[in-house]
Amino acid sequence: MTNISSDVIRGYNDTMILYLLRQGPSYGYEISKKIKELSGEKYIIKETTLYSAFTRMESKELITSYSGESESGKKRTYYRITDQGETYYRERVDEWNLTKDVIEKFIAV
Amino acid sequence: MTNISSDVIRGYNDTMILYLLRQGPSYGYEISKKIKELSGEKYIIKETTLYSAFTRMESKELITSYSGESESGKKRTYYRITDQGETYYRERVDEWNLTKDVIEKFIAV
DNA sequence: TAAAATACCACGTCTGTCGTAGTATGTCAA
DNA sequence: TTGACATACTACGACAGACGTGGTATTTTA
Repeated sequence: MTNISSDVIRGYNDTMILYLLRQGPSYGYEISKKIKELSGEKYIIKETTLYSAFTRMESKELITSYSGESESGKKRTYYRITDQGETYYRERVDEWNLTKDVIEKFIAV
Repeated sequence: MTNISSDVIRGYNDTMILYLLRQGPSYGYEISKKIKELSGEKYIIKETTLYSAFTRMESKELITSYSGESESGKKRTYYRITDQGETYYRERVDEWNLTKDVIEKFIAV
């Protein structure tokens, strides 16, 4: 079976995370499950990739974090998208449409 | 204007080069001009990226090289796709179709 | 009561891309 | 004839994102 390589999805992890955060604040474990689910099990983000994406995006001020708790009292770090993150997301969507068209020129029928 | 970032096209440079080599042997400068042309000037591959892709693909035996000359007598290195390169190309096409579907799930309408 | 799920983090490595810079030849216009 | 521009590469080092490995700690479930 063909798998999605990291070089190919690279540059879209941030976009996927932002897409999910646009629906409301969330945290690592939940995001990772949602990516798996939404992609129809076709893409499973690595934990380290996910958490380093959070760090990177927070330093770029695309997201902010705050501490929360699960129902059972476990600590969690929640992330929320910022206005800059919204803008960034929309730019990535535009870029995706452009990139898609370019790549398809090199995909033989 | 939105531009195509290297993180996004990353992983497709090899595929684009192989697509062009499937049409017959070619060399660096020509490949780079064809990529620019076929992409409608939307993507211009960097010289260093191109030549390092050649080296990488040759070591992976996806392409082979041989020396030739231009009409005016200048030396050129030509590249030809191998059977392994053909197979690799088709795998990347499959992967692209998969990846495209996944990413589009995270692109808001 | 042990395994699995939840929830995260540190550290170091790898790979592809790219910036900078350099070599060398051919062509064409002022 | 000279200088700019196109052609055709190559070397070297830096950088960023992804990921492998391994670790901590709590809760839930079989």
